[in-house]
Amino acid sequence: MQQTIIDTLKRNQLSITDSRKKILELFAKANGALAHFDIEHQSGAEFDRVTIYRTLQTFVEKGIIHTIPSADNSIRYALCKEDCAGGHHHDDHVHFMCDSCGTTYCLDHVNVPQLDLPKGFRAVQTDVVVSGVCSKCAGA
Amino acid sequence: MQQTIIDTLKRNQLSITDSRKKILELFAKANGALAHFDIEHQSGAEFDRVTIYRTLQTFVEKGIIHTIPSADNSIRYALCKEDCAGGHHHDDHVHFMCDSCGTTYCLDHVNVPQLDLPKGFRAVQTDVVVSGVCSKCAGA
DNA sequence: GTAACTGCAAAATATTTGCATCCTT
DNA sequence: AAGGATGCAAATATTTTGCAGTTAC
Repeated sequence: MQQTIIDTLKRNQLSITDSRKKILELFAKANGALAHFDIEHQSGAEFDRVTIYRTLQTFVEKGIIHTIPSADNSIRYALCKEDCAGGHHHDDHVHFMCDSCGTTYCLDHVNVPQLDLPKGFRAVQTDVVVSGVCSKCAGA
Repeated sequence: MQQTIIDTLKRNQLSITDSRKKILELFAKANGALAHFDIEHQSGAEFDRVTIYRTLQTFVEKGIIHTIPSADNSIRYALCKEDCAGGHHHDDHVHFMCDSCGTTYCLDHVNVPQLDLPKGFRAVQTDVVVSGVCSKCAGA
């Protein structure tokens, strides 16, 4: 896994630093999306808040992670699939936030359907965020 | 319009105050959604920031307005249709944010399609936020 | 008159910026 | 060695809370 992480950084012309490796690793291990808050607290708080802000911003710009909109003032981030490198995101998948356990999933296999927008509206990006109960919580 | 606004407040057992009337009026006049920031600045800043926070929260709880998730850490609010009173929202419509003029639209006539979620996932609410160029900006 | 609402002050939290130092290449 | 990345300090901005005074009913 270390190798994959280093590859990802290299591929995006980013220097290999401890904080970047560590944050990428957190995403790789996470079974869902992470908010700034999660990274700051789950990581054992090994680095500065500011470094987290800057690292997340860099990763978004490079297309390594993408943002997931939310209605609670806490943006979540998740790893992008290969095809959205270079900042050109094509995250045409659905996101799911579990109301019970709080996990945010990327449902990669649920495609965003084509929408019939009113005349004159041109869609560039479509975000779908579903909230409800995930399979883990429903099963329990 | 004043009457409609007062009716709405009464229907939700809220006392009729200047700030509530004014904020509701702003929503009625807006051709889209408003963020806290917009209300504070577009209104001529007639009332306290805190009052705006509390008023918006009250309106959301009563189901007068609903939140629109976004990826830029600034929640937007829009008037609910009649059927989501009492906090039980059924905002099964699509939201559109124009990258050019920044306006957020509620596309009431574009329905959110039914999604095929993985086994075990139960959807309670679905938010669709499309970004791109609106008809006004495309026409210009 | 009473309960609810507002405004002010202040605390708590979150985000951004500048700069000196350290690390990667 | 040079450029970029980090950490610290501090400036900003945002959100929450407590309380006293005011307003709606």
